[in-house]
Amino acid sequence: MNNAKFATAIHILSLLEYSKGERLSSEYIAGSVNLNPALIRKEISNLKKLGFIASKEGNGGGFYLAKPAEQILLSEIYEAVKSVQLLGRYNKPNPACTVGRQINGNLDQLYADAELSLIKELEKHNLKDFVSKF
Amino acid sequence: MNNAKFATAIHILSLLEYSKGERLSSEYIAGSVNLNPALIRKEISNLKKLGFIASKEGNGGGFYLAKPAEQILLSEIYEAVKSVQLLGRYNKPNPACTVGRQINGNLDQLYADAELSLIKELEKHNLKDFVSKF
DNA sequence: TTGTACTGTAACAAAAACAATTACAGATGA
DNA sequence: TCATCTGTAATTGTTTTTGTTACAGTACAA
Repeated sequence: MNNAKFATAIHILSLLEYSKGERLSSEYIAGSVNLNPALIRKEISNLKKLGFIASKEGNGGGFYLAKPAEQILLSEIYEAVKSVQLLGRYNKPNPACTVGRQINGNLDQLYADAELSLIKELEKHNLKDFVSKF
Repeated sequence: MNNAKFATAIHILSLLEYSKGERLSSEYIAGSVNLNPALIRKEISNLKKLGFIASKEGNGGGFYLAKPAEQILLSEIYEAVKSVQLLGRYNKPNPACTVGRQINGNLDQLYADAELSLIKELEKHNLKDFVSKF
């Protein structure tokens, strides 16, 4: 995960919670995150599919939280944006070698354990708590 | 972390433990990992600095573990190869916005907690245990 | 003392991932 | 019917990551 999607998603969701009740435009959000409005809309498109954000099109439209911030766990945000494995890619090792043949399977198990512990930690936090620190 | 360094490092170290006593050449290791020998030497150069691997130059030379596999924790390997933040980059948000001004600080705290939980999990495993599965 | 087989490193090239930009169709309210 | 907004695709630019080549230096062995 060497991109800024997790930070961007939390930023967007935090803004929406922080300005609760208001509809925020992609341009306004982009101004705070310091990214292009189209990128913000793209990222939000994903967060909409997952039920975190709703929107209204047209004049006066914009984005708002689709559910209470207490019900949005940071672990869910992590899962929403993750595109690659936490600990990185595998190689394509040589199957003629005992180690090469089995290592990816062994890594699978390890990565699963590691990610689970991370998720367990993120589950302890919800968006409301996170935003309360601002 | 969208690279294969962790997988590569574990693979190399596993091979060295698995062939305990033998010196392995970068070419042999490269054949198992399926990477270029120069890449293997580059990665090993890092693992040498950290005291996991030792080497002998010249004819008949090669690489071997510099300490017992029980004493190499997977958390240490993770720390050896990590180059970017576990949960990804930050943005450069707008300091004129309350949320923008503080979010990276808040994320710092969160990322630290999350990474700690991952490290705690990886600490439970050492190289010997990992290799015993092959 | 010379040939061979290695490591160690740097420099460069190629490929993949990521971010940024532009454009425009469609929705909506004034 | 105009202005303002979302939704999305297409394109380009930038950075990160990987791969390759080359060669100096070390060490053993004949």
